[in-house]
Amino acid sequence: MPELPEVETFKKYFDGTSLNQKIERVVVNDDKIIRNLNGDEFVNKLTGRTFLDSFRRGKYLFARMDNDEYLLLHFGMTGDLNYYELEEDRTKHERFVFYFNNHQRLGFDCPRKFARINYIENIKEYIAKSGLGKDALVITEAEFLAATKAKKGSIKGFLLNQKILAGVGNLYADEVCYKTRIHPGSQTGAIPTKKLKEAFATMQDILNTAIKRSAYYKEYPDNWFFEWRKEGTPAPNGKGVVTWDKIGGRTTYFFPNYQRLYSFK
DNA sequence: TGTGATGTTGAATG
DNA sequence: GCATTCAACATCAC
Repeated sequence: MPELPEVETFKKYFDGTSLNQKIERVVVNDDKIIRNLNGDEFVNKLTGRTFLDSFRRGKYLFARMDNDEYLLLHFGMTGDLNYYELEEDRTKHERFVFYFNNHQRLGFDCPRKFARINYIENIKEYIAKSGLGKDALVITEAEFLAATKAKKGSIKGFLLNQKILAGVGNLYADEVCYKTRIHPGSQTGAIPTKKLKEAFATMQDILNTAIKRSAYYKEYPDNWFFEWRKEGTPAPNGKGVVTWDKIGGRTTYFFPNYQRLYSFK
């Protein structure tokens, strides 16, 4: 379930459980999600290592090891971490697992295998090469506004583009558009600066609020997407109901008579 | 049973 | 070349 707030929550979980313990053994059940090494190489590289700390950028979690190299965890749609001791607590789709020297294990679970794991020797080079944008909570208003300039694509696609700003996913992008009353299909560069500033502030506010609640949807404010992002919800202004369309390549929910469509021309 | 899902990417298109 | 769109990836749940 990982967009930025979810990954931040994974980071806290990882930091709180898996640092400063030597990895004694690594078992790979399915190396499909390990992108730049095969299973045996992964085992060889990780065995004997210790995680020292981690940092997050967008939806990417980089875990630093005692050799100053990094393990990149990207959770895809269904990635999850599971720190446990007993075999009975092993999850069903555990793709690989680290056995620490304190008899605890860290398993990486991922049913759909969309997760991406990379072993990184040179972190700076990797990030530069990947083109990963600034974190959505780190990027400044000025940088955000500059990036929107003359963009003809949809605001939804803009918010989802990890090379422009990293961390916003499908749900939170819809929430930003909803709260600011911007039609998600609006051409980004055609939206007035004042409105874009509002979108920027709203985006960071939404992400921070979600992080405070540990990305636990049940504790989100009542009027957030889980309430309105479903068939038949009436618009806040009473004009029509929620509808959906494919925008920016993803299923997008919005209120056509509530969220304004901005476009060039 | 068929369909779509909180993500990314490389190929195709304009 | 650039910006944007789309199918593909694999499994589960409704």
